[in-house]
Amino acid sequence: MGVAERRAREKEEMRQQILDAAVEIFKEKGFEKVQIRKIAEKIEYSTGTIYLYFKNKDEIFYALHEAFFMKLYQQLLPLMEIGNPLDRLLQIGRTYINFGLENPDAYDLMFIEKAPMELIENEDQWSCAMGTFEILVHTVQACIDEGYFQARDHMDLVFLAFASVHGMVTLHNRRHMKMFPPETHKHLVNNSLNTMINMMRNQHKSPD
Amino acid sequence: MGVAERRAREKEEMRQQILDAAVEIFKEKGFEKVQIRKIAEKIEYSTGTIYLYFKNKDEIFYALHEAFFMKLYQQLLPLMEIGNPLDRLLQIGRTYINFGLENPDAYDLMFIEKAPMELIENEDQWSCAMGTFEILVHTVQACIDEGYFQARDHMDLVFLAFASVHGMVTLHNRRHMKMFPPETHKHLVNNSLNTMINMMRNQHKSPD
DNA sequence: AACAAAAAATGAACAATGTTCATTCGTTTG
DNA sequence: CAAACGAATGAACATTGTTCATTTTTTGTT
Repeated sequence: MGVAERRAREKEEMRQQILDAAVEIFKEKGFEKVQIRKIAEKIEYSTGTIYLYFKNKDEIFYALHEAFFMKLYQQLLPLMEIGNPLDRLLQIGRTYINFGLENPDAYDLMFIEKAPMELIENEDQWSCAMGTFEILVHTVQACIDEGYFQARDHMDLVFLAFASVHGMVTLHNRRHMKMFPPETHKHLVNNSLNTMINMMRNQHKSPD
Repeated sequence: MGVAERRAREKEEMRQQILDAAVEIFKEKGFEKVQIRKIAEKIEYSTGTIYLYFKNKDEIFYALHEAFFMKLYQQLLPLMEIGNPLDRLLQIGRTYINFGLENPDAYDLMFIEKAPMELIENEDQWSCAMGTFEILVHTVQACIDEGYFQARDHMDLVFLAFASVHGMVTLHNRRHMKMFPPETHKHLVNNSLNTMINMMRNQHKSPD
């Protein structure tokens, strides 16, 4: 009685088709152009059909959210090979910032929009983003363990590092850097990571 | 021939009335409840009338944007009395973060939404936000001048400081701190400012 | 193969909301 | 007072997420 199984498979395929269409629109036209009608049109189904596979638009966005985190995760994972934790942290920061600047809409969905986060109840659903986060946590911890940073609670440093790069990317992508001369924007975003990590490194040198 | 003048005055009063209504709705119900129809209802005019005073909704938001910057500016200005620039920077940071956490919708409009920024062409319009920004610039500059920080370009530090607190507030308000244990959120947001400023201060001590 | 039950798909319709515009109303001016 | 002008109106339009009664397709049974 493989009917139920096939049905389940087809359902899954359809969900995937919907998500693929959504991603495509997302990449071509950006966030707000991801409309139920457009998705339906793209996969050649009627509007209402989408709702047989997703409860609402937010659920679709949540799925995209996960896919994008997977992409970031795969960019960051190879960096774990870098032996020196301070170098590693720098590269993680660079990669993160590049990802944010090159995929502004994806970044929005991952780190700015509230909608996808409100669907997250337990940590299982949150696993992929969590993996990404753990890369950062481990690296900061390694920096502390190897004496590069000093910290009472390593989470303080993790949060500070995360908030800083997040702030940089967000200010840039959301066009809130008008107070800085336009020709310096790229430089600022690219170099303040160095500035911060240097600050951390110097902090380490002094107490000994 | 005072008719034209009276007309102009009435027009300005009406604009203000619309903005007041918008602010009121904004504070009571938040960002997305600021709807043209609601504003019209509140001031007891018809929907279309709003468009005789503002080109579109974004123009209203831009005006709110300015008003909120004024509010922040007025909270920050008295801090310029603080003599020690490092203390001053700390207090500015605290005040900024409090403002962001206590007025999340206003903060959104000021620092996250793109719409208001796209109306800004020249620096005159941008003056109030600019004043707020200059408080930060002067303070960081004073920290450098008095030897607390070292920096090739003070704008690097300004940007880093700004991006960091902005990142903290944004992560918090937008509920993107699920990777940190919930009971630590407040602590993280409140204490990483200290962490950062300590990092900066330590950086100063070491080279001498 | 025929037909009933179940599942899937449809698309019209609804609600919300920004925006426009032909029309109405009131004020000003000659 | 009447013409002209500006202000106000609110119906109507466009867009978009969502729902639901109806239709079409698939499945299970005889």
